[in-house]
Amino acid sequence: MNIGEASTASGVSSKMIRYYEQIGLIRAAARTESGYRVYSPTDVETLRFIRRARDLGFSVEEMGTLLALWQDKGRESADVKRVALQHVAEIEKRIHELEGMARTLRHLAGHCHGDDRPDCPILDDLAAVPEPSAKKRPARRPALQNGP
Amino acid sequence: MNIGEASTASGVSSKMIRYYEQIGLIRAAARTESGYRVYSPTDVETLRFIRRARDLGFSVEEMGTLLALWQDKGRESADVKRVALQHVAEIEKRIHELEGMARTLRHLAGHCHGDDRPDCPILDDLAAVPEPSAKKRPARRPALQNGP
DNA sequence: CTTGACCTTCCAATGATTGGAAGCTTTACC
DNA sequence: GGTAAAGCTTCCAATCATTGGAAGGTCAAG
Repeated sequence: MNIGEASTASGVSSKMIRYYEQIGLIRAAARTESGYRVYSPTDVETLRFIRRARDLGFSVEEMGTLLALWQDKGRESADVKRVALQHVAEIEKRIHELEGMARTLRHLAGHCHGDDRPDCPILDDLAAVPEPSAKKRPARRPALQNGP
Repeated sequence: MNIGEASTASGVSSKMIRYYEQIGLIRAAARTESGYRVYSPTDVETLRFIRRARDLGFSVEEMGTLLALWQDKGRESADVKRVALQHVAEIEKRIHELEGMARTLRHLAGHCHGDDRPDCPILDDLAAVPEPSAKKRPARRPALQNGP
């Protein structure tokens, strides 16, 4: 099985297979006499594992960890679970960031006429000078902004 | 006002200010005799605009569009609103992707003992061979996966 | 035996940002 | 005035995952 077939069978592009080999995520493939890479069904299985992990948003580094655990028959499932849940936490953090952005933008767009007049609260907000820190009583919510 | 002060005042790093100048997002700053960049309050205002747009997840290209609209006193607010809402749509798309990943991972982790035993549904799922296409009746939902 | 599809390596680009090196300028202090 | 530190300049490189292309070798079908 050459790299093109392995690519089709696994859903990982040939380019990425070579890249994963280069950075050491997967072992160097066997070669034919003429230098073509050769893949076994087991190799394809590994590539498919990578494909699925990638689709779940794992980084190359995390995929390396998961691959090692997968191939370690004496692993503790707690280790796998920890990697997965930590990744979930990262994803949720990102979701919250994005939700904050979307909320702010929807709010601003909701107050924008969206017609041929130039007045636009969206631009006004983007251009606004953030208040130094507080006026008399500090506002309970410091306005529409996202955290650090 | 030199680049460091402009950076502090706007919240955009000196590195990024030079970069934005280089790629043409902002006009080249004036210079002192000795070559130092000089920024006016108006320039800082522009940088702050950029900073806020960036915090809302706009790309450099989108920031260019927004900046042009901002500086065009004859703009139509509909144009601004369209850019904002299109960005909201992109953000929401990304949120849905991430939510799909998180849902899958939470589901898998929920079935993982997470102890010292090696059995782990997370790894099992990552290693699973996707069914060729269907068995008898095609499944209504083709399993846990994300689109192309 | 030619053609086209496939493989090889190597280099470059993406997007936004950060880091560092080498060298000049300004500021502060003695 | 001298010196040291901090800050500025440009240029180049790295990040992360992926794609694109060029130049050249190999395999299959016709």
